[in-house]
Amino acid sequence: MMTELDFKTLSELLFPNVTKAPEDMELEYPARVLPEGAKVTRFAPSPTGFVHFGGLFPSTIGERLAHQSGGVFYLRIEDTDAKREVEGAAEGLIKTLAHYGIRFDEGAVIGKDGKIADQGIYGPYRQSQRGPIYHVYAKKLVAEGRAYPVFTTKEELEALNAVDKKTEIKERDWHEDDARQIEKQRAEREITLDEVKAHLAAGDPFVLRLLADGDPEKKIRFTDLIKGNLEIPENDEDFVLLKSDGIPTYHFAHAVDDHLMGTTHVIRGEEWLPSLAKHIMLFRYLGFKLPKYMHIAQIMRLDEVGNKKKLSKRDMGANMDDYSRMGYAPASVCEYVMTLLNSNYEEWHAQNPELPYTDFPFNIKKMSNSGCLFDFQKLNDVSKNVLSRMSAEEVYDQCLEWANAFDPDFGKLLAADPDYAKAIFAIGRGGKKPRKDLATWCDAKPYMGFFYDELFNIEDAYPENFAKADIEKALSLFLDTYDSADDMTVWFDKIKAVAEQLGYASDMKAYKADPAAYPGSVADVSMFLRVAVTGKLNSPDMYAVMQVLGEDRVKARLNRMIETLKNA
RNA sequence: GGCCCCUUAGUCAAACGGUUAAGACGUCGCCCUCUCACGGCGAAGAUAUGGGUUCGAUUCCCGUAGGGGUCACCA
Repeated sequence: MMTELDFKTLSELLFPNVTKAPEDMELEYPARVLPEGAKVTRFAPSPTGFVHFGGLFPSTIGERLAHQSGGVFYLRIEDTDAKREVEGAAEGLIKTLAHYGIRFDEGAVIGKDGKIADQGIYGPYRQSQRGPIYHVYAKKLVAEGRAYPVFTTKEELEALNAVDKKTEIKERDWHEDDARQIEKQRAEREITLDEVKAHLAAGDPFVLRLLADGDPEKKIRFTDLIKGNLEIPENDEDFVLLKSDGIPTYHFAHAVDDHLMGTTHVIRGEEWLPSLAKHIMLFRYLGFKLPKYMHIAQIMRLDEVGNKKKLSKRDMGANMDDYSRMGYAPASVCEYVMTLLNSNYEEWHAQNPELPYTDFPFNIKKMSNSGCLFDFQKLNDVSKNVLSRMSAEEVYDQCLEWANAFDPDFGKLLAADPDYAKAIFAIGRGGKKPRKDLATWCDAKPYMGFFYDELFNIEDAYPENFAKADIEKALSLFLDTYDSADDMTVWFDKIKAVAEQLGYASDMKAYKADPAAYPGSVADVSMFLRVAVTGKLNSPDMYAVMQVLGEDRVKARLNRMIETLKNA
């Protein structure tokens, strides 16, 4: 057994270069001066890939809570695992978050040279650059007998890194394994100063483990801001604080960083709940005040069998960058997220249609404690509403931006005549009951392509129950009287006149009362025109379409169809 | 397997012990209508299950089942 003096000696042996004490750190990172009730939150991703849809939840919540309360929202990069780090991922994360309107007050930012830089006085904001800070606290824990080293040889370490942990956990024999772990932990705790000296002299790497004093039979009562009152077993696992490369694990970095950076609310996924006891223990050992925690439920998807599964990286809809490619406007995604976060959001929005979502009083208590299924249908509905509220100008700008990135040919068409494109987007827009044709920018081309001669073609055939001669005659008659200067009433009266000349019903009520009395109706005449002019059986209002197309295009298309019918 | 979390229609969800158990998306029907979209009206559809506590339970407690998460020198 080591004495108190031995602990002190051990701490010097392990961390000879650490000269600072925790008190020094407190001076370097003073408590934040903020108004009463201000929340300090952070988003702390590891740079291992793209922003995940699930990642948008904690970041949105953190942003809302901080900015709604006059607090601070910062970005910390948790790059403690060099093996998994992906080149350029941090930059990508920052850009994607910015795209969705997630704005940070401090933390890691993209500097002028395009590389990650720090902004704020609580940095560095990349954990890989905070090594010396963690070591100060590691040394303290060792000196107090609350942490101890476990040495391995380099060969053993390589063997350890070679095993596939995920598979190992799945195929584990829990009974045997648990017993073995306890025994191993007990033995490792008994290391002597002489052994430590020998290992250090041999240059053996070590990990630092916490000496856990918890009893899993005892429960900790804990209140999570989302999950409510929880009872979790105390921690008795001597978990790793510092890895053999001297870099901390998540647990240790979380405690040190969130303390020094003054985080008041930790927002993270519920997959962290099982390690909460470790964190509570660490904060206690380190003498830190425990922040408030919000463990949010995971976003789920359905697997092949119909069971819910955590939405994971490979799933459709997981990568936020996919939403850009699919043509979703950032505002659509943000509003969808808000509806999932606080289900009264839609109601609020209906009452405050003019206000941006950032004015919505976000409420922690309204958050669901069970995981929801990702629903594209709902997203599309939200998105249709969002896009239908935009001005033709906005729609044009965003659609053009999307097209330039993902459909350059279409982008060129849009850019060639902005006024024309905006006139198309303006059809059925702006009133109390706007059209909702677009859920994504991908929908734009199929919806409006016929306005462009380059994309126009006859997609739908005329129904076979109409005589080709009737159709041809209708088109010709209309062509004879068509004048793009006509107002809508005159225009429609002319169509009615065509119907009458064909012997078709010009009054829909009369036609519906006795459909058998007529070979067709004015609706059919409109349909004849519609197919000739738009190539489709369905389109927005024909008058508006013709007005935007212009007289030349309309006449050319009518003539073309007449020719086609003659030759058929 | 241990531990933890979760459970109201197909989906997201209201209902601080007393309601004919809201609303939205989706589905279906009708209306409006030159088609489509929009809009309006309507329909079907839920408290997982078994016990308690209570005058009364979706709501509180216990069990069961189902689902999810976690048990790394990953976060």
